[in-house]
Amino acid sequence: MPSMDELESRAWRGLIRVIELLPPALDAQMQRDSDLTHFEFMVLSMLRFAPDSTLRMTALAQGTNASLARLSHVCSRLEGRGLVERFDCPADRRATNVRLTAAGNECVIAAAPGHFATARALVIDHLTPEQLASLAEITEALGLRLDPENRTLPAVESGTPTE
Amino acid sequence: MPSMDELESRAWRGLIRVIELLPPALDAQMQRDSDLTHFEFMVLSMLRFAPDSTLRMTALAQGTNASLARLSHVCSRLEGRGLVERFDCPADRRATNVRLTAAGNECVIAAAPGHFATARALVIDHLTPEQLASLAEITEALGLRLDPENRTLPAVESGTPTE
DNA sequence: GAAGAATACTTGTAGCGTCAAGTATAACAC
DNA sequence: GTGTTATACTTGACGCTACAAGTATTCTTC
Repeated sequence: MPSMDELESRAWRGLIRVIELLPPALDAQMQRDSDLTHFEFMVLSMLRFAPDSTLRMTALAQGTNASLARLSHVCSRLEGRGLVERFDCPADRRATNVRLTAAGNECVIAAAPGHFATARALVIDHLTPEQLASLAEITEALGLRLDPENRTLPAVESGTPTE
Repeated sequence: MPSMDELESRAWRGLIRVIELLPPALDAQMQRDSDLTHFEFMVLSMLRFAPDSTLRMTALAQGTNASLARLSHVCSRLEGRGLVERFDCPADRRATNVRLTAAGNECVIAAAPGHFATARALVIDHLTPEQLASLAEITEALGLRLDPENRTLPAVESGTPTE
């Protein structure tokens, strides 16, 4: 009989509420201040810290918790705006590499401070260090379960060559 | 200088990860098993427990953490499928009431067990009681901040008449 | 070394959410 | 009681995501 007790119900409703409210809030700030989606910002950020500002599509998808299809569409748009460029991966001709352009680099650097400020204002500043530790622990556990193959974790790993 | 220390960064990345992965997972189960969106399910559930299975659009929007525009579109679709009906509110002729139909009631009752099972499988069963308590506390604090006017909390309150 | 399977994408379509604008009613000011 | 403002939606257009299907490699197995 799958129902919930009071504590479970509170936790669940709270989580759903955050899930419904936080993404629009993040997108709104990004859109307003930098003409980017929060997801686009994550893509650019990921590239920014990758060696040679380059990552394979698969690695980028893992690092941003996204499907390849979604990432592909987003990269097409970013490429159209000149923030990113794609080229075939010499090491594996099925794969394609994505590289941050100079314009993309400027863009993400300009967007970062506002993003961190928002992350603080909406989330971090309202939690005690103990709560932050709990949140980290809890979300890491859930992340593991939501993505059992761990498709998403490694991101900038030593494994997949980009050239 | 808005950067993050290690703990903040872990908590933030974990939260983002959950936010990106959980909604698709919930939608996928609902879609597969009951031909509903997770959001549609929330709408129907809210109505199910309301007096006379009826709620004003505004109250329903608050209870589901959604904008009125979003809710309006969703109700149009649900109405088209015969799961819900809309009628003018006699008490305030600007307002419109939404009522669950018999078909809608059957639909949500059929969908509920699968939903609770999924909530357990993806989230609740992986957390200790202490973690559940933390999660409730944390998400409630964040919810307050994400919706400062508290637009969203009361839901089925004594205030707004539906007839 | 050839067939079959798996990987790494890309693309098209359809559906959902957001934003901006519009309409209708109510509440308030004076 | 009239004009202004606020509330409660609805609608249309546009952008983004998911899903399904398709293509091009690479790997595996015999």
